[in-house]
Amino acid sequence: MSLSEFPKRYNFKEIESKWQKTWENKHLYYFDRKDKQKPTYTIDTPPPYPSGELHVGNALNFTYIDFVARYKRMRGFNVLFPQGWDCHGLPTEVRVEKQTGKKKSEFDPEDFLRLCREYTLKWIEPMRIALKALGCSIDWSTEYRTMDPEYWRKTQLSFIELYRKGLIYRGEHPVNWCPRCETAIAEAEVEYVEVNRPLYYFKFGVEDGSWITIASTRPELLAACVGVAVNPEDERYKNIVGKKAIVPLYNYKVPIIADNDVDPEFGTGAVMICTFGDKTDVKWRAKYKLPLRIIINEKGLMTSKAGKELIGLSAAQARKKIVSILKEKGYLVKVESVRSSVGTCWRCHTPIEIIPRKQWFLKTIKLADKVLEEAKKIKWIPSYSRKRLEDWVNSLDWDWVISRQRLFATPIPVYYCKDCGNVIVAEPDWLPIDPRKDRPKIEKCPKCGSRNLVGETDVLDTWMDSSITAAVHAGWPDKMDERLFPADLQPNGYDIIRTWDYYLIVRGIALFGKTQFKTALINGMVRGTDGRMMHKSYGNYISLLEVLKKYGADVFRLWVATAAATGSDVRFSWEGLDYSKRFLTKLWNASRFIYMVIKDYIPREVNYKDLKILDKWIYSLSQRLVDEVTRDLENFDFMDAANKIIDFTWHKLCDHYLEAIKYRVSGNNNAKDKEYALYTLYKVLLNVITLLSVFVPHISEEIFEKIYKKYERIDSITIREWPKPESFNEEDIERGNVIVSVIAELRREKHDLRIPLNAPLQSIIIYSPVKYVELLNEGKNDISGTLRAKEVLIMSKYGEGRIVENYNEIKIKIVQ
RNA sequence: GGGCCCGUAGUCUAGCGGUAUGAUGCCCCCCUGACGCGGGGGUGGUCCCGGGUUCAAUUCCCGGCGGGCCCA
Repeated sequence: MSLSEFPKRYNFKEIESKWQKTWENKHLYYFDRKDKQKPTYTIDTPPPYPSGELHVGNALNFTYIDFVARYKRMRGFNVLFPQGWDCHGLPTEVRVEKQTGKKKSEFDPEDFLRLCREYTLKWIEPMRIALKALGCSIDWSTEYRTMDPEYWRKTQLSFIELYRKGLIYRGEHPVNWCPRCETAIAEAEVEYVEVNRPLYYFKFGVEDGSWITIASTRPELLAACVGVAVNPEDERYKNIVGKKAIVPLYNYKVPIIADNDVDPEFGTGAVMICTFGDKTDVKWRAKYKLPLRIIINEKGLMTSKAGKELIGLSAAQARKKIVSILKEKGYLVKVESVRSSVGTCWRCHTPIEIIPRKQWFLKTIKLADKVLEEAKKIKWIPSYSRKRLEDWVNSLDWDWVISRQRLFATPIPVYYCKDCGNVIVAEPDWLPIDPRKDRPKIEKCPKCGSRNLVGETDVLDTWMDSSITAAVHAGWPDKMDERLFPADLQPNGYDIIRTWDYYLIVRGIALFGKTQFKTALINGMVRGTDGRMMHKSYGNYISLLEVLKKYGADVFRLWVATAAATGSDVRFSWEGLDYSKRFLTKLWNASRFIYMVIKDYIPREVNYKDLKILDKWIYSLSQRLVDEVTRDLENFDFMDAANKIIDFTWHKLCDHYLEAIKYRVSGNNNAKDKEYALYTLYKVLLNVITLLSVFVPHISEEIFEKIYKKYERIDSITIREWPKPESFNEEDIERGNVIVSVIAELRREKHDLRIPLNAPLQSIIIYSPVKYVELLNEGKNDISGTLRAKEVLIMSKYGEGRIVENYNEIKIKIVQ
């Protein structure tokens, strides 16, 4: 028998790329737009940001998506698994600046944008290759980039529609501002870091001649002070509430107000209200109708309003300076160290300022209740993920700033009349449009007739692009396919629930009156082998390409499935990968063995009831497996599903069944016995690789090709119909368990007697209660065949012997 | 400061109202008809601590402690 057709070693490098190419060339995973029969299943694939490298975290996300896509496809769904790239954003601008060594402001904007696009294309390429190498069953005909004008058009159209619905407005409101990037940023982009910093105590005079000491970490904002706040319950200050305090150095009067938000335990229990030191200041300023005193400009430098000593200084420099002046003039009381958190820009880590500026906003605050309502209709996996979204929504107190003062982004489709100030929002048929360089499609201001029109230079927040993906995938706005919307699945990590999930829901409500997805599948984070988050700076970073090179996609995918429960963090483990690899080797070798014995077998239907006792056992177990794995996958429980398949294959099929039928399939044995064994092998292995193809499609396909292709009329095992969870026969499983247990005990006994397992035995004696005798007789040949015993004596009486595990009443004995 | 998650053999991981799953590690044995990337056996746990509910808690409740994440 030649084995050349089934090599001893499984060469994943050749085989995986071979199948990846085949699947792609056959368009095997393309969504069938013409099919109106099959139910659809849509995945709102989160388009990755083109960083140049697909990291293990992306891979985890995509692997989960692919499990679902493959499973649903086999369950008969017409699956849409699209792929896009979320291109815009500050990180690219920063990287282009780094690569060229020039600041954005030194470029002609057109040149700078061209470079951003070029680099983005360059960075997409390796990520696309990595996704393909992972074996993701993506429909590559859908690929899109948010930086393409065609996508701009959609983002801009959504802007216009929302504006027309009255959900977008332009207004002056304090926003989080990064002085380094010189742009507004959303609350979601502010990263708070805990630091120790000095807390300065200094005196304010009170108009009644007394003094009040306040504590502040930001004395440089003294000139922005518009009030002093104390807690209304605070006895120390009861008599001065309502009076005026005098701002030191600047000598103007501000009211002393009482507010419950003041923590009497902090500092002296008296704080200054500045416009603006933090978000509480914004709240108080509105609540008490305090004036505005802006002393920091857009570059983060002190303006003339801060006084001539401070003008032009950075906040940090100004702080030093003013502290020395306060000290000199005797206002400074003391300095303490305090642990507090500072808001920083999530990209460049510069401390943010809060400054008011004309910006565009989406009215998210008034949509909050609707968001909470829609979130309840979504199925969250794991269920507690919804809580994270709810907490986030409840914590928001400002509308979403959607304008940015950046370059590489979708332009805001708006013009202004310089003469009358009229705001001219583009018409849908003007799109895509870049008001930074394109002339408006009208000559004159419709309001005053002036020709003096200028384009908006601000651009849109990147989340404005990426929070309409589900609608875009469904064909919005031109070819909207209602079957695809809302998307069935929204998969992402728990770190971006507050951004991706939240923005998708809010945009869905604003634009379409409903959420954009039905199920949120939340994955955990990938940690390094040391248990910490995987970061290049921690030195625990592992490159996906290295993993794929060493182990291949199937090993990685199976490890992902078994590494942790869905939603939990995954700790990277080379041992875990080794375990997956060992299983696949086992599967390959078992298949090779089956191939050898099955090679010349032509499958023919056999009636289940004719099968031998162990055939029925493994067959029924495999049906039970289908039933369990199906249930697990319906619940997105990948770990349980994969572990059950592994356990069945390794420890039921290989350890017990294959060993017990070797005597039947080799040599000159009873032809029927052999045929039933071959039939069972054929069916059971086919079942196993069908289920496994969700997790390890490449090796499953290769085994299918070698053993089944000529008989099963399908292109690929990965699109084979999912086995129907048949009812399985519990009684046959139980009967088989008795024989398997007896064989296993006898093998242990043989081993303990130091008899090689392939050595012949004279005789085996089994003492058993009457209730098992008939059954044992049915399995007698399996026992003798597997143990190589000349005779097996089954005695329905008491005798001394080794107790069979799980069947204490049965005893066995080997006689040499 | 708030919310959420987690705390199970040396390590990692399931599970669960009746003292526990699997992997890995370690020790011993076997070389058998696909597989030594194999097979068999063993070692190893007060299931973080303290209360409560219960006939019974590792599992449910409360309070600590420790870790993580998100947020203020």
